[in-house]
Amino acid sequence: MYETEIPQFDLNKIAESGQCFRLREMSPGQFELVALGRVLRISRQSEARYAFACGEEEFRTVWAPYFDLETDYGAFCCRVPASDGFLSRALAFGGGIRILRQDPWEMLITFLLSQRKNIPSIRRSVELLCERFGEPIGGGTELRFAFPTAESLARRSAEELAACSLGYRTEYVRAAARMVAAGELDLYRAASLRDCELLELLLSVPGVGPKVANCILLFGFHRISAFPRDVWINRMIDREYGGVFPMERYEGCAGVIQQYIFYYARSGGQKRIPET
DNA sequence: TGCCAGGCTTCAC
DNA sequence: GTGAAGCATGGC
Repeated sequence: MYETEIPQFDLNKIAESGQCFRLREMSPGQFELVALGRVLRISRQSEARYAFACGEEEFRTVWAPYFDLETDYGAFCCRVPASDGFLSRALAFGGGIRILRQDPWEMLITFLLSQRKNIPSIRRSVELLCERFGEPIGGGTELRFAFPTAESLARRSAEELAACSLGYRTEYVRAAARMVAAGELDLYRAASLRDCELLELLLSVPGVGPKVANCILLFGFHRISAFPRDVWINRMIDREYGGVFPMERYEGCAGVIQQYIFYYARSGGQKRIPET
């Protein structure tokens, strides 16, 4: 068990922020994360204090990078002018959200199947894929499953995949798994590409369009310049900025800002009338 | 019953 | 290049 105080870190908000689907609050203040082929249980001790069910070494080398704890999120917030009341409120509301450094392959499949699904549905499909096609992993009394490998998904029939409520996305997932399993798409080598090159590579995968590709860039490769535009983001940009978001102001961190807008919009902030 | 969800592809024009 | 239709499924 490793206990520590972490500023600007809120697991409840991260779990609900729509960037990860295998971090769950099991009971008040008790979290379970399945990621990187491991299970991590976390207990919230107080507002900023957490106890991680792992040793200090594992926390320092695996989980601190995963949760992006070395990044100063306060610096991003300073970029927002006080005159932008909407964004100021969004940042205050979502304080503690960080952009996790998740696995590129898992993000590819997760966001491929995310299209035209709501977050509970995405969560359900991801969990079904893991239970049926992932390797069992230990760590507690209940059995958990790692995210399935490309090889595992590539050898499943369309019927088996579709049974995870993938709908018309079944063939997208199948094709992506086959590309990765065959070595045609090497996501780990792709990590050395520049943002625009990586975006282009991802767009070559069937079913990956601009929104999904930007989600993979942001959540799977931690390219925090990437700015995924989904229905929620577009709705907020239309309402608050007349359809044009001042991207140039947030060069280098637009993805972080986007995540606060998304969380605020989904959490009810979209109903608030902007100050005039 | 109809609408919506972290959209993309295809096909007219 | 732009815009509309079609796509599966589950929750509300």
